[in-house]
Amino acid sequence: MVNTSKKSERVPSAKMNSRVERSRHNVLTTAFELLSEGGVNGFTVDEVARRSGVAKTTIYRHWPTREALVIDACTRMIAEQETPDTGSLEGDITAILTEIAHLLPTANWSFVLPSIVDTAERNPEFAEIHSRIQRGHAAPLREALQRAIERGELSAHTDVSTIVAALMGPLFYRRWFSREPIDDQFVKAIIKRVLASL
Amino acid sequence: MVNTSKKSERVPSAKMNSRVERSRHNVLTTAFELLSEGGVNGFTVDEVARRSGVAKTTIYRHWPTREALVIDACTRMIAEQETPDTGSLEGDITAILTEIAHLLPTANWSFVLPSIVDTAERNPEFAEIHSRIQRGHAAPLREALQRAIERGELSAHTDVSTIVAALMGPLFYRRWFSREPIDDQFVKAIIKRVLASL
DNA sequence: ATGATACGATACGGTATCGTAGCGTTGTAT
DNA sequence: ATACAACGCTACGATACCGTATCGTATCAT
Repeated sequence: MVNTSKKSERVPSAKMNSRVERSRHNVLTTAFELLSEGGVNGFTVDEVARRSGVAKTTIYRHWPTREALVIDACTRMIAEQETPDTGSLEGDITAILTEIAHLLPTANWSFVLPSIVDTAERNPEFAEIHSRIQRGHAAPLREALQRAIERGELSAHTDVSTIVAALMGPLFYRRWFSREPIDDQFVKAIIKRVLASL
Repeated sequence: MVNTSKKSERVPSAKMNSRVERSRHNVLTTAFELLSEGGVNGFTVDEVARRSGVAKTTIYRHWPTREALVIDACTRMIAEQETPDTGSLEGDITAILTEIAHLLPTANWSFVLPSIVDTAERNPEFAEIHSRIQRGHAAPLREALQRAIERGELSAHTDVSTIVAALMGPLFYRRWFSREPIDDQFVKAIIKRVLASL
């Protein structure tokens, strides 16, 4: 399936691709970095060219427009989080939220997300990306809750969306609105509250 | 105290101020509008001048720089919310959150806030404004909780900050992250959960 | 070797925006 | 009436950015 040029196919070929891929990779890496520092609005193609060493011309040979590059970089920022399986709902939730709590102050995406949220407020393309990122973050929780329902640990009528909001909301709130620290004690307090009410 | 020019004081005077104030008011009104539409980044002095009818020159006679104007506009956006006093904690919380739930999808500040959050991530001046807005939003809740503690309805050791996050977080989460509707049923479910765990 | 493909460097046109200068006009005070 | 303060208009200079054009160079396939 890799089409290793048998006839006179003067096309892709592994080595050619590797050259292309190196450029794309360098550009995207720098794009990440720049996004983390300045958000969507602080992102300029010229700066990416300067930092990455890849000529602006080359960048425009791979991405038709600035926005396409930004979107590409944002898309690849979506963290695919693992869903743990500890056997109990409380165990799963604790593992998931603790992980997120540790990522919130450090992960690159946490610096870019406000920018995406802001842009998404008025730009459908970014609204779509934001939606995907969002689903990615909520997926492990939803899965854990779904499993708990299947195990009979939760009622089949449980409103999963509400619980997700009740669990994720407080963490996000602290990261971007109240800007208070998110320690394990806080995470436990939130989990305890939500579980107690099920 | 109003200095109505008695001698040869060719200065302030009421009418002069009214002319100045009219300009300032027109500019700020337009600035609000523009902020709501395009966020901090979509905000340009030229556009304010165009829409408000106030010459750009005049704008710069009142605000030294674009940023000063944006900050001024943001500052005045801080909604001073009333703290209801229904007598019971549940009543107060319900009133407060219901109000916020109704404002979140409609109020001007809800369209600008992501932009401020984003800017605040890298700009100390906006971090300060964001902090003030934040405190303003949380104040009624904190007050209601404080009163409940004084009434003995809550333990004196109650962690108010955690409860605020548990209540506000889910609402904010739905507005800017999951983008799900925030109906009264949802608000009640959140309140019920939190109150049940006190 | 030779042609094709990707890349780099430079320059450019076009646009948007900030902030200022010059100068005439309108409103206000005495 | 006259002086003064605030305003409006137009035009700038300066800068930053987008996206393209041009041309020469390096890498790869055959």
